[in-house]
Amino acid sequence: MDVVSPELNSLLPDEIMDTEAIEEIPHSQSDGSASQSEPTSDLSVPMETDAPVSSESLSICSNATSLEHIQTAPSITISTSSTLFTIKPAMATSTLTAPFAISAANHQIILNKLASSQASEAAKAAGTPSQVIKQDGQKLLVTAIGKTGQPIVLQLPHTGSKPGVSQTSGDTKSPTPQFKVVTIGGRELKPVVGSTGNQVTTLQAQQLKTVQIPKKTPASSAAPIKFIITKTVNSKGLSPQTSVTPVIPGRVMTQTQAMSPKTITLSESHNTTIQSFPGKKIAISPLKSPSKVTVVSVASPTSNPSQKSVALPVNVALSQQILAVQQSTPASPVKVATSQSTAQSIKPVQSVGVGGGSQFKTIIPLATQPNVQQIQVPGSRFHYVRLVTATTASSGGQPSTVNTSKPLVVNTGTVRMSVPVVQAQTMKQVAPKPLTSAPQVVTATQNQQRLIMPATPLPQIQPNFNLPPGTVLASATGGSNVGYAVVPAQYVTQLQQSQFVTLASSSGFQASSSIQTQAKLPYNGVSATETTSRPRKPCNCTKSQCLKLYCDCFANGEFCNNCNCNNCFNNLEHEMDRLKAIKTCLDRNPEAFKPKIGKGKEGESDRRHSKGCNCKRSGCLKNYCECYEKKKFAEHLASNQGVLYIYLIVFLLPYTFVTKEVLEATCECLLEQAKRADQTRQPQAEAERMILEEFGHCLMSIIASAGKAKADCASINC
DNA sequence: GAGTTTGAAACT
DNA sequence: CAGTTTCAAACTC
Repeated sequence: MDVVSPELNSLLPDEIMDTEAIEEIPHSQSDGSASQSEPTSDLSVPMETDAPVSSESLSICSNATSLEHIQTAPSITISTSSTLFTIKPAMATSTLTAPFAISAANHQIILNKLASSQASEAAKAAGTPSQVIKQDGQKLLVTAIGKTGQPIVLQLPHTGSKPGVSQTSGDTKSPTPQFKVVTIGGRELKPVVGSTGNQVTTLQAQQLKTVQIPKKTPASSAAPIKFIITKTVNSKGLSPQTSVTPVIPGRVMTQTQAMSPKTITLSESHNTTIQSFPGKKIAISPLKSPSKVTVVSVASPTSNPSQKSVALPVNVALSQQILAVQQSTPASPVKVATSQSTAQSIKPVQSVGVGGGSQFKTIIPLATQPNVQQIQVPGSRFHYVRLVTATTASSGGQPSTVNTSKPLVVNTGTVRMSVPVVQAQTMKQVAPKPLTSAPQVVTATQNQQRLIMPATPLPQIQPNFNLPPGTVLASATGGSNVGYAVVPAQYVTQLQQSQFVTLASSSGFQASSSIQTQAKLPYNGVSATETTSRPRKPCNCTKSQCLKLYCDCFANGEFCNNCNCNNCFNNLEHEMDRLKAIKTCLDRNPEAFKPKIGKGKEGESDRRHSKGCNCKRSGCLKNYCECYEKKKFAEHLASNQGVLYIYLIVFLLPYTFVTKEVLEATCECLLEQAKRADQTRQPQAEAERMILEEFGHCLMSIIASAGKAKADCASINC
């Protein structure tokens, strides 16, 4: 199994696994203990897709629809071209909150926002509160999504059989293909699916949650909480092969099945044995990740060529379960989803962004590098990944078994993948980025699947505003095929360097100008315009192996990338050593990896510690001094006045009663508030909250003044 | 670019 | 905990 070995996991200290988000936003299942198999019926348990909206939250969202779903509790949101669908969390009786249908065409699974009545009836007939996914004669019934430690079952009942009824499993000859996804909430993964010969991968408990798609056994289907997708056999008479495929520990579940063009391919395979996929790992840096997630295997490079599989990566992290479905229009040549038969077969985009903890995480299978272009935006904690066009993708990574392999593609027409998950903290940070895009998801008519990345530089001012994790930005031009999605994966940096993908969620606050070339940028660089924090430069470590805090990369919990270091161990190739070093550092100082003053990235200011400097000779006037950096940060606030003013103009100008003086006054108020926050050394999040609060006050004042002026005007008949 | 300075990290 | 050493970044020439 390619999951992080117990040994490796054991190296992970609790400190780095416990996230502050979890600490601050306690979740009933947020910790490893909670992930035990004992199910709970607590709906309040947030999922990745949760976007808790507290009374304190201030979000400027132009997309009411997305926001609405965001505010929904644990849920899975599937976005289509214009609508988001939320799948609510899973209780034993939980059901999908919004009906949707999945239609398959051209070997693709398409998620449609409409739920056909037929499907609904089928669901009723099944006696389950299931969601019906229609697929050209096949139906998928999604009954529930298992909570942590509870199985998620994808069931594919035969047409003749009652939906939702357990089918005989383990038999590849079984006419009723069933997909059962079992999430591993606890330390042990129970082979709920009783297919013979299937091996269940046991994941390291505290962090990984495994989704398996083993063959379904009737007994397993009886599990209290299940996510069941029932598919009726293709009317065309293709006997569905129920071969179970590999359990991809951690997040990816795949099944391969020979299928007709109109057959749903939620993983089908000729191979009846569960396979592990060694060699493919997705590493999630424990340092930056708020969640306890580490490494998962992705795909097997050595899969049986006969396998016709479609990878549907599903990440169930921690106590939370998120199913992000990447979608593309059927017409789109790009088929993100790919066969898992080979490592290359898995398209990056196909991966399901899954999150654990309260933050968004994205898994991006690296197998086919050509399909993914990583873009590092200096100063941004988000990693932007560009998905190549369908044509490019298909040509590059598609397995030659196109004839038989039917990649599973979930389509939306526009925004391919979006997990509108925003941690509570992030929501509070939602700032006026809003000018054109909804905080979470903005859809646009697009024909090609793209995952984030501004093709053109973003406005200079953008750095000052948050892009909530999972945010999908609509292209500026409505007719453009380009869509952008913020991939809050901080450690996706080694996409082209290794087969590993490091993932980490973060609440980035600054996003500097986009850069189309990912390459030579500092791994975590800061834009030239960004002066609030020391620019992330490639380290030059020579003796520390980049495993000491001397190394900025390491100190920031990041991998070295494009650095000038020698004998670098700060990479996934030396993950073991790296983890040991991390543990050592944390043993020495539990706060070792918390950003220092001035070094912390925006959005994680709450993690900053206020350790002062010990300057002796520099007089705190050199960059050696952390305080000096802090001072620069304060100066930066003032320097942003122009930017702020622009935003205010855009935001308030439509209102005729907002005069230039009003704008200036508002701007000044906000800046003063920012300065106050800085002077009082408020954490970034708090500072943002204060500023937003001040903005609210300003707006209230403006509105009141406008109302009064109107009244006065009316009184004098003007 | 080489050498120096500096302060944090690591070590004793 | 204090002193020393190591280290890499910042700085100077």
